[in-house]
Amino acid sequence: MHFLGLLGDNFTLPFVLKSCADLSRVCMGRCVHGQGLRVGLEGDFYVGASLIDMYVKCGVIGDARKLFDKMIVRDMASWNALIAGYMKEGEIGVAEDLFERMEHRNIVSWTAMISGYTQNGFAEQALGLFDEMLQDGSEMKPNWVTIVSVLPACAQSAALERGRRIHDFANGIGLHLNSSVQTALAGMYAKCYSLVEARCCFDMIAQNGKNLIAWNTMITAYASHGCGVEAVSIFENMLRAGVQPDAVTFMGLLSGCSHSGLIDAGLNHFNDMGTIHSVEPRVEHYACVVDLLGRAGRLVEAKELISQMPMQAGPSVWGALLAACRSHRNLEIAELAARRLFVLEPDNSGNYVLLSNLYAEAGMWEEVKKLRALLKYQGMKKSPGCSWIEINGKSHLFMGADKSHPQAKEIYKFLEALPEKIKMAGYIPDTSFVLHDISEEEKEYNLTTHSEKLAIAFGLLNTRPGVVLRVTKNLRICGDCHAATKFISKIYEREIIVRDLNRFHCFKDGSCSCGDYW
DNA sequence: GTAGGGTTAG
Repeated sequence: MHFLGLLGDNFTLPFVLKSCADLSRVCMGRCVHGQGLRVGLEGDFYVGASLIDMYVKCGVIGDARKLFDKMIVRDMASWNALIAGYMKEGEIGVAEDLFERMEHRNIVSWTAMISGYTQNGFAEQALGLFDEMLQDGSEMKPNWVTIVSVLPACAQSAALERGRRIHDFANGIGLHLNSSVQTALAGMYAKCYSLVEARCCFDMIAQNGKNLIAWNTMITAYASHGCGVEAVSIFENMLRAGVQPDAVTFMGLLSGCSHSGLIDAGLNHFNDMGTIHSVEPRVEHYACVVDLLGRAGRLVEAKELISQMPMQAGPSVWGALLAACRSHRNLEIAELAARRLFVLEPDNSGNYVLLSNLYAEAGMWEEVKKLRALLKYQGMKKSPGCSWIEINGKSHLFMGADKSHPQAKEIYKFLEALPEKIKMAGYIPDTSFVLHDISEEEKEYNLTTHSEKLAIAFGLLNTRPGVVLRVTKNLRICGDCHAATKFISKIYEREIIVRDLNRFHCFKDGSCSCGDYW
């Protein structure tokens, strides 16, 4: 068009800029910017907002801001684009400031703030703003994008009741046939423990309306709940429906196979990725397969796979190998993996702890001492563990050794009596998870104060018999807590579901859905 | 015609 001497007008430029934004072609974007100035379009609202959006999506927020500050008249789209840009960069404060300063806000402004909060992990703020938006007298009308933006906040904080209310609300505004909303709902229910409700939402989507993201959501949902067979089967449905899988699909599929011990199926799908489906395996896929082999105890094969990787093995790959060495007590390969990890991620204390645990089990106290000294010297701390539980729609949070809860006294009394009770059923405290130079008794006491135990105790004390407990932890569940919870589920006849950083553990009648295979 | 969106391991 340019070649033919046609300049383009205020209608042409926004489309070109949108393409620049989608392709991150900032040089081309700047060209179009210059072109706009030459033909006197700098005052056009659409061109202005599109330029800001282009700079934001190309990752040069500074340029977006410069332009914004230079503009004499700005419409809401420019403000909204800039707010979204700052949220994308994690500059929450700046985004909040802009939002406050806006004279008029529309639903896009509110939605940009809400999604910005959820994408930065500020679930409380997202839910708070959603409520504020709906306060009496407000004329804001949430639409499907708003709903899709707020649901991940429920998922993050495992707020099932809250999610159900938003589900009702979405139905109330006629969104029950919106496939993006149903996909977001499925993801929310899956992360809030309710696989059945997740499946219901997925099934609400018409067969020909199920896109890649919908399928990925359901595959990942099954995988995280340890339902590998279902994950594989839904993957096959996806292929039958003619939807091309992508890298995310295989992350779900491979981790599902891994968590369920479907070794051969996992390896076959991994081999088919590039050849049949044209999805080239990435580092994270290799990490999944290392995990898959590692869990099965095939550590040598896992090591060999790493050496054959077509790209550099990252921390995730060596981390999976080290974790597998911990469960299968292979010191030799563990040392190899740990050496690489100490270089690749020197600040990750978890790696030092894992190796130290292995040394401790092997009785190699000199090595344990050296590692602990190193940890101390580098001033590293384990990131603080916390767990929370939702009861009657209210969330209760516990840090490790937390005594701040109003019912703390009762909870600690319960937990102090607990070991004797479950020891009779066969529980043996595993103090290798305690990383302090203290006596065995102190270590055992230390175990009883883990945040997940506090949350479970609180749940048992505050719900009627038979009620399912749902506990969420910000880290991986501790091995001793895992063992203890199995006994608790039997003795107190309770189903207890723990969502940790990696997956769901459903404790029932003395065993866990992960089959101790985590 | 512009701005806000759901899926990703250990």
